[in-house]
Amino acid sequence: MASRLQAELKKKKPFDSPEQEAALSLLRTADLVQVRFARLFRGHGLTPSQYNILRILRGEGKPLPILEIASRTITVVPGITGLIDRLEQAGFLARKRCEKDRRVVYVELTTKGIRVLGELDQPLLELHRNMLGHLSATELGTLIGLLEKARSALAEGAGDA
Amino acid sequence: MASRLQAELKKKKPFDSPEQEAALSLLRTADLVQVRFARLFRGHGLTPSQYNILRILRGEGKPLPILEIASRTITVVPGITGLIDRLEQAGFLARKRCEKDRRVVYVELTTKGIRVLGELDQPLLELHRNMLGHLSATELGTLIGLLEKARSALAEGAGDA
DNA sequence: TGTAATTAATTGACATGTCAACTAAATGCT
DNA sequence: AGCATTTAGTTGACATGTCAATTAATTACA
Repeated sequence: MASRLQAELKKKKPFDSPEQEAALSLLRTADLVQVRFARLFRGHGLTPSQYNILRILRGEGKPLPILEIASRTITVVPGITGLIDRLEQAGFLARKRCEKDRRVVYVELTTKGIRVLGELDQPLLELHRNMLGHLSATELGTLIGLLEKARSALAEGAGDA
Repeated sequence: MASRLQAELKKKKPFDSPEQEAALSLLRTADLVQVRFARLFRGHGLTPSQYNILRILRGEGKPLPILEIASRTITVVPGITGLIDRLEQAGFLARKRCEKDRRVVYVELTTKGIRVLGELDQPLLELHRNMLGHLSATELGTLIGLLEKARSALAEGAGDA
């Protein structure tokens, strides 16, 4: 039997290799997960990237420089500027220039930002259960382990031939 | 010991649940894979989405209507138009309006499109090996199976409470 | 036949990601 | 002091993804 992913993608030919099937399966699954997150966040006026920034700030518990935030996200530095712009515009956070080093811009959650994060905590827990709750604890552990092993060859620059 | 992903993300608190760790791990890994693909394609003047469209056309072996292409990609319908625009502009494919039903636009690979696909076949095989070749056949099979199981709860509309 | 509903595709508006180039402030070094 | 380098962040250009709305052609059916 041809693989299910092959059918999902209406792909005519089978996969060239198990590696290819795994990579495409990974991208496809991640996209479906991403769509679910986006749907939830949109209901609260946020995009996934925006939520991620607010979550990082809450996790830290204090204002962070813009580049420090960038280093903890996938987003590349120039993308952060517009992201922060829109979050500030919407009142979820505020910029504060550092007095000691006037190149640095700190970003701080507002009350509104803290509130929207709180509103999302419970729905997010439920969404996670909803998406992956049908996998057993063992399966989740195996999946996490395999993904970690996959990433070990994907780290920045690894294997750049 | 805290999880490695937690360290990778400089995350202060542990994950709320195994489901959360698995979901974030999935997104992170997929992003790294995507970046590698993008790097390869860029060297040939293509983006991942553009390559994907060319690949679909080659797999089919004949011209396809635009909406048929859209249905085989993640890309939402309106996004396809611009994508096809740029591919046509670059000479990789051509539009042909259907004579029977003048609403339909067929898209067909050009010689140049076929050539660039050919140039990428070998490097892609190598990239796949490079990215996931350190996983055993058993591990790849397990990963593919778990991702498939994950997708079963993520299918369009599934679990929309 | 003629009008409503459907279908294929495009357009426009906006968020994001990515690159290259830039500004401004701080540091290093002579 | 004075000039080169580095660092923090922004800007501009372009590709993509997403939504809502639109155009154009076809189909359904009263």
